[in-house]
Parts: sequence; structure tokens; C-alpha cells
Amino acid sequence: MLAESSTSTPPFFSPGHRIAVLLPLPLAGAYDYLVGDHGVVAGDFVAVPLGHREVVGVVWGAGAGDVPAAKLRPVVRRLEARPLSEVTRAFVDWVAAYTMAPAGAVLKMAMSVPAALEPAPGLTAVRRADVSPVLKETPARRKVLEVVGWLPPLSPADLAREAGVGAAVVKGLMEAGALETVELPRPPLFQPPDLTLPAAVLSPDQRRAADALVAAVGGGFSVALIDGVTGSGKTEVYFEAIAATLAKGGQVLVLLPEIALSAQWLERFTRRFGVKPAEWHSELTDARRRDTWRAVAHGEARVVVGARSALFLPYPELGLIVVDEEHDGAFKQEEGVSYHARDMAVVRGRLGGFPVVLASATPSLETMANVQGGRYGLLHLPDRHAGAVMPEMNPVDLRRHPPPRGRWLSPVLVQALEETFAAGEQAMLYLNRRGYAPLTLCRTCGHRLQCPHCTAWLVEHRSAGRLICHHCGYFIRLPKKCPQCEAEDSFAACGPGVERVAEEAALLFPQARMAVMTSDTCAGPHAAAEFVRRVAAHEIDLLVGTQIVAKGYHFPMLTVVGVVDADLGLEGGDLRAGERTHQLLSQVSGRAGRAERPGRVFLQTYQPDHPVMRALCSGQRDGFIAREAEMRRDAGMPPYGRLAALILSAPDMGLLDGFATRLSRAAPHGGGVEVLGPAPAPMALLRGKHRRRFLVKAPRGVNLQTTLRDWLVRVEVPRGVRVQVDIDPYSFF
DNA sequence: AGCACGCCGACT
DNA sequence: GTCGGCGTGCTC
Repeated sequence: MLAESSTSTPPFFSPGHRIAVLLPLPLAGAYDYLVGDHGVVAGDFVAVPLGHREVVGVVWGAGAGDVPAAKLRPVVRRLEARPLSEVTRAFVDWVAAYTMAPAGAVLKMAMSVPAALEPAPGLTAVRRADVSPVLKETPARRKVLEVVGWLPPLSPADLAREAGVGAAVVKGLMEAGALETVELPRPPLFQPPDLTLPAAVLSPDQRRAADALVAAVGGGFSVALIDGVTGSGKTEVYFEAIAATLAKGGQVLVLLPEIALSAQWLERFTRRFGVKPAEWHSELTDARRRDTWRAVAHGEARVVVGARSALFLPYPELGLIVVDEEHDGAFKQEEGVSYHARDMAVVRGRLGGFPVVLASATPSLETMANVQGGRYGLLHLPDRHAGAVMPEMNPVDLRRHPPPRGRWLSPVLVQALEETFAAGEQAMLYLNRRGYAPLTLCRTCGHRLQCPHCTAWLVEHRSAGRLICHHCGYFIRLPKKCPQCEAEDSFAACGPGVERVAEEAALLFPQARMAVMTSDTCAGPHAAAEFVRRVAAHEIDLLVGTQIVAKGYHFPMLTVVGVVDADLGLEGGDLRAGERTHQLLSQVSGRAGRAERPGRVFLQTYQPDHPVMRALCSGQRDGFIAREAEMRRDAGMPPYGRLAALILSAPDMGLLDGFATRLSRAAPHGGGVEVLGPAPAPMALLRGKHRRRFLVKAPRGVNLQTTLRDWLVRVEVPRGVRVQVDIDPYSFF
């Protein structure tokens, strides 16, 4: 029924045969081994000897045979874990080929919890022993033995609680042999979603979109974009596709850009399906991670909501992937294996033969190009649901309405905030800059405090009493004397961060209850959930925050959003600067006035005529996207051309530049391929390593991977230099 | 990724 | 004379 629940039996390899085993290590390929005494199938997890240690890998297929037979060593054992499905294996191979990462490095992401491969130990419970030994009777012991007679086997702790005695009594009885232990199967961690609960009442537009998605479920691979403004009810629409997939026996994966901030999403899911989904993100404890991995592998977890790494869980029956906020840059992994989770979700859907749903209020140009090319379907949700109106957008020209010296809030915005608080409503100030001030310099000599390991200023975090490098985490206390001219107390903080904006707001509105929400003050889902609760309960009047506050929260009493620096992020000539700023600012604007109360948004800018500001203030999103798309097309840039970055890094700058020059001489040309560089990479010095970057631009028809591989084999990489390939790079800083 | 093997400084 | 620093190279 669902394509990924493949019924074909995987290839079997009998004892003595040569097989390829892929190890979760960055080796060039799979290694050959001999099957041991018991035979294995493709996908089996096996422990194999590697040098002096033992490593668990996955049977990838028949051995390649290019290694002398004398070198082959036998598989040590086959693990009990569910074999990795053929689709998952094909996915690992595909991602490796596309990202140019070793397949083992990709497999490692799919084997992120080694402990999950061992069978889950049962629960230890106790019951009355068949033969009761002679033992000293005490009232507590009598009580336990009485209770244990009419209860099912319980854990020792539960039995002690039921009997109202201490744990030592039960322990004593176990040692005396009056109680015996039994292994009970572990109760399931996740309950099946309740499909009998009523769906939300949908508007005609939502109904049409939901019907289209439901019709696609079970019908093989397809991709659909739900394009709808904040509050148009995208979630309710894809919930119906989830329900339909679950009804057909498929598992569902929902990817969110920031799972740590998903408290409200989880609440909505639980209301619709009666149970919590399995969560997958970096905050999970080891035990939770292990149990969740097993539950996914056994098909017990029917719905997983997670960050991009959830894409590599071992689903046996995946039947739908939803990528919410598909435009979000957080889906792009830049470290290690660099991949875009949205694009790889589409690949997994194609390999598994099931639908993929993308959702956004500000779709990426990539996705729009796919819609226009007819590759992705489009489901448009034009209106804010339940009659709420779009917020009123006000550009605030900082040249005409500047804040007082040393302040950052324009009188126009201050007045709006005053009105908001007077009306008993809530406001939000958005500035995508953590800390107090992004730059600290000496007033006497002009020296700027910089990170010794990175090309970056140290950012003052006044609340923490530190200057911190946002790239490597290096920090110092604010020095008394300037390290260059030794002048005392001569430092000046330049520019605002959220802490400084909060300080100004506290001065202007001493009566307002305020909270600062950034990744510093809000680490993990619990802290985020607590912020959300306090704002929703109106314990907060003014929320000051970074990008973190832009995500899909819904606060009915929040009616004013002030963007402190709308121009931030437009500088620097980044390919996606305009697109990204437009997405972020429209997302943060969507926080204003979602219930019956109309919202107002104030964009403080020095460039009110910039296309991004015009698009935001006039609501002409599609015109803006079309214009950006045209510029990209003219420049041969993604999504109309292909782009890859080659990052070279080394502690030794001379060695690095020598290698970069040699690479440059061997650079490919012709066929429309263009190589730019080498240039100092956006972070020319990062964590003590110098970095250089090449950009490779090619027309869509060119195989970038082949081009890059042919180039790289022509130049020997010196020891100590690292070469990283980033296909479809995102961040240029 | 680990882990051993290698070849040069401060200890019993 | 040895213990041990981490550079470099291999693992089917």
C-alpha cells in the first residue's frame, strides 16, 4: 500500500560469502567482510573487526571483491536490531553522492544512537515466589506479601509504594527469596494517534487544500507547497494529510526549523490527535533518544516531529513528510555533511514513493521555481482564518524620525508602544542581534575588541558580564585598560543588541513588564515553553527578542511589533540577503494582531524605498519574489543556476594559500562553469583556522559533483589542509 | 573516527 | 636508561 513498507525480501548472504559492510566512519567506501556462521541480509546491523577494535556497521550488499581474500575478516555477530530498510539505504547513498560526503559519514547520521541497536532490556518486576522460604515475619513484610498476592507483577519501587513500605523491605524479601523477579515487556513509549477525534472546522480554501493533500496520500511521490500567510491555517490543512497517512498505516515525519520552540505546535497536535508525537531534537536525554530511535525503527512511533536530523531516523513505513516553514535557513546544515533538509526530504519522498508537503508564508525562491516549473503542486490559502486582518505595515524613516543620540527607538515607535500599553495590550521589539552591543572600541585609540581565533568582534553581553565571540564561544571579562593604548575606562559600546534595546525600553516604560528572549536566555524547549506561557498569560507586556521570537507563536493580545533595525542583514552582498530579510520580517510581522485585534508593525529603516521594505509595506510579496527571481536568473544564480562552495581551511596560512593557488590553476572551465576565488572565506579566521573559499557556478544541466571531483583529483591536498564541499551553499558569512 | 606506531624531552 | 608527548597513517 505505502511504497516504503517494502515487501520484497532483501538479498540474503550465506556463511562464507563476501559482503560489503558500510561503517559509520568517514572512509572512502564500504569494506568487505566474510559472512560468519549465521548468514545476514542486506540492511542488517553487524559488528565487524576493524584494526584493533570492533565497529558496528550495516550490510550494504555483495562484496566489491577488489580486496585480496587474505585480508578479509569475518563478521563478529549480527545485532538484533531491525535491519535498515532498502529505502533508507538508498537514501544514505543518494545523500552521500549529492553532498560529496563519504557514505559512512551519512550513515553515521542514521546511526546516531549506537545504544539503540542493542535490544531494549525488559522491565524488572517482582511477584510472589512459588515456594515461600521460611522467613522472619514483620508487619511490613506481611503487608508486602499480602499486596503482591492480588496485584500484577510490579517494579520493586511500585510494589513498595503500593504496600506503603520502604524500598528496603521489598529488597529484603527479594534477597530472602520470598519474591522473585520477572522480565516484563516495556510498555510502549508512544500511543497511537486517535483518528476518531474531529478535525478542525476548515474554511472552503482550507478544505480544498486538505482534500488535495489527502487525495495524494498513498498515491506515490508528489510534492505540494501550502502557500499561506501567517494565520491562514496551514497546520490544520496538513494535519488532515497526516490523519490520512496514519489511517493507511504510514508513519509521518514533520520537520520544523527550531524544534526547541515548538511548544505551541505540540499543543495543537495533541489537541487534534489526542497523543503527543515523538520528538527528535538535540535537547533529548540519551535515554530518551535511544528509546525514541527504537520506537521509530519498530514503527511504534507513528508521528515524529523533529529538527533536520530526524530525516535520518530508520522509519520502516514512512508515508509522508511535512516540512513546515520550508524557507527557513535552519534546514541547511553547514557543518560536517552539508545538506538541506527540505531538499533531502523531497529526495526521501521520491525514493520512498510518498508525498512531501512544504508549508510557508514566504516560500523560498527554490520552491517557487519548482512550482512554476510544474514539479511541485501549489495549494494557496489566501486569507487569514477566522476573519482576522493583516497587520498595518508602517515604515519608520530613521532619517526623518531619528531616535535621540545614544538611543535606538524612534519617537514614532515609542508613541506606538505607549498607546499599546495604555490600551492594556502587548508589544514586541525585534532585533536580530544578541547581547548588549556588537562592537566595543576604545575612545582613546580606536582599538576594537576582537576574537583572537576568528574574524569577528567580541560582543558585549552585559547581563553575563562578558565579551563573547559568537562564532567560537571565546569570552573575556570587559578589560579595565585598553590592550593597545592602556587608557583606563575608555571603552565605548557601539550599536545596539537586544539587551541594550531592553535597557532603553525599561527607561522609557518603567511600568511595563518586560522579558528578553534570545538563545542565551532561552536554552531548550522548557525555557521556550515557559516564555510562551508567560506571554500568553499576559504576565509580560513587552517582549524583546532575536529571531527566536519570530517563529510561529500566536499571542492574541500582542498588537504591536517594532523592528528595531529592518536594514540589518541587507548589507554584505549575500545572494539571499533580500529574500531572507523579507522572509524574516514578514514572519515577525505576522506576530502582530492575530485574533480580533488588528496589529500594527513598525519597520525602522534608513532605506524605506528599498524593494524589501516596499514589498513588506505594500503587501506585494509576489511582485518582490518575481523581481528577485529575475535577478537570479539574469545572474545565473540558484535556483536557475547551480552553485557550490569549496572551503579550504588550515592553521598554516602559507600552506593554505599555496594550495589555493595550485587549485586555482587547475580550476575547471568551459561548459558554462565559472570558478570564483580563492577569496578569504566569509570567516577568514575561524576557531584558529584560516579559511579560503572558491565558488563554483554552473548552468543547471552541468553535473556539479563530477566537475568538482575531476577538479579535486588533479591537485594533491597537503597534510593539514581540510577541504569541505558545500553543494547549494546558503550562508555566505 | 579510533587506535597503534613512531620518534624526541623530563623523570627514577 | 624509561614514560609519554601527539604527528601520521591505516583499518576490509
